[in-house]
Amino acid sequence: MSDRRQISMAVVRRLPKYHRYLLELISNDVDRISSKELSEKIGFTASQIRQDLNNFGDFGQQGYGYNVKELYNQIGNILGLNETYNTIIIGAGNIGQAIANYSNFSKLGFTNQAIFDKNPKLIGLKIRDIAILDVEFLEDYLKKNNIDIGILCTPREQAQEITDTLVKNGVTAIWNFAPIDLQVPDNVVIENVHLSESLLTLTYRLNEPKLLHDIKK
Amino acid sequence: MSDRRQISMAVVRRLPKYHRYLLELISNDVDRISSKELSEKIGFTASQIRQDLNNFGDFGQQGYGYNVKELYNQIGNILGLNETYNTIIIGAGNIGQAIANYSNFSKLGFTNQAIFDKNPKLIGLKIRDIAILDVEFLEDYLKKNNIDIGILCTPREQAQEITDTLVKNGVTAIWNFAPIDLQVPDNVVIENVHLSESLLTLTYRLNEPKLLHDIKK
DNA sequence: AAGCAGTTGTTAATATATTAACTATAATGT
DNA sequence: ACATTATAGTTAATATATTAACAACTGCTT
Repeated sequence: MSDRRQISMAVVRRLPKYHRYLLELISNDVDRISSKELSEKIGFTASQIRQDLNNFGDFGQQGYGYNVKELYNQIGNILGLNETYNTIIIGAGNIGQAIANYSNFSKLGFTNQAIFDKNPKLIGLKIRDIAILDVEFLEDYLKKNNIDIGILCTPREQAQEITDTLVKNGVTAIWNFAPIDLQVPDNVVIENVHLSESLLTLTYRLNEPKLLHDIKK
Repeated sequence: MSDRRQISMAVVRRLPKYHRYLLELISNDVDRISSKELSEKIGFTASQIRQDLNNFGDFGQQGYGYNVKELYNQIGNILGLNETYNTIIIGAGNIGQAIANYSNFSKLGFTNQAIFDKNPKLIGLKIRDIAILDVEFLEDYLKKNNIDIGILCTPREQAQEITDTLVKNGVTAIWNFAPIDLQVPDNVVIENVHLSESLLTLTYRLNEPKLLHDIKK
């Protein structure tokens, strides 16, 4: 019996971290681990770890703990890493190029198939053997190729329009680096990487001690 | 009287978004806005907006709403944008270069003062007039220059060691792009940008409908 | 000038997330 | 084989975060 309760984002955001720590354990030849031991490494409570994992299945065994390799694979599957993903990058500026060059994603099963830009100076250049194409051809390209994830690295001004094109042509996942909140239908998932916002939370915390001393009440 | 209650990260992470939307309102010549109107734009509830802002002061006026420019400035101050920040980038790979090239941060008051790497092929090259220095000289540099934020873009293997050097020499804020959880003393603040983790939450959600259908119970 | 509509700041209620406690079970040692 | 220890899964308690309700106040209209 399935019960289909939606898993909270708080839980989902911890899953990749479990995945990462388990891989580290594997490379250290650790075969089994208890929620308590893992909690000491990863910094969540043992209780939280058991709660999190239990959302998806009974992966452990009482009196024993979790088999590291098995748990790693299970979490990989939960994260969808049993499949591979075709991506395209739109926007070959700083971030777009950095993502295109970054090789670690291919290890996880992501293959970048194309890069688009509107700058004539960039069109035709190659990044890791992938030519930068004219964004004019984006819609055409999407009709002919099966793309799972659009990686949006354009300036803010173009982001919504490109998004509309992606969505219209069947892309249902967008990794968004543009500093804007995109409007999409319910079936499309978006993950934002808002670098400026991230940086500003850092300056907030850098100044917080002073600040809390000053404010009202 | 101050009461110094620590503001929750949930609130802090919304502040930059208020800041961004308020700037947009300013550029659209909007003078005043109510929590209700803002809630429709930004997608938080009006109640949450009032609660969030009220952590820091009484910025609004009953029957009127909030003065956009004033609120923008207040939130800027809360985020520490009344000050400027000297940054250095450690690691001149894809991400390091992208951040170095990205000009938007300087508008917010961040000045990147130096870039470090250990690759002899990169040392000496310039990015936006800033030469890439040998990471051997990092400690020396930190002793002579006042750096507020270290932007860590090295591979995982070097990240903790560099962090230790930064911390030892007085850097109390680290913006970390390396896929690792850094160990630092309590007075040092860290903001992680874990791109792989971000991407994996996207694939999770892309596959969630299937997944929730299958799992136990 | 009075009353109405709008809106905040704040308190109360609800919902969500985290942590702790407990129960059942498996592994281990003697 | 039995007793002991370890540990997961699960339920209960607590803490946190979000949303709703409301009283106090402001600005606007007539």
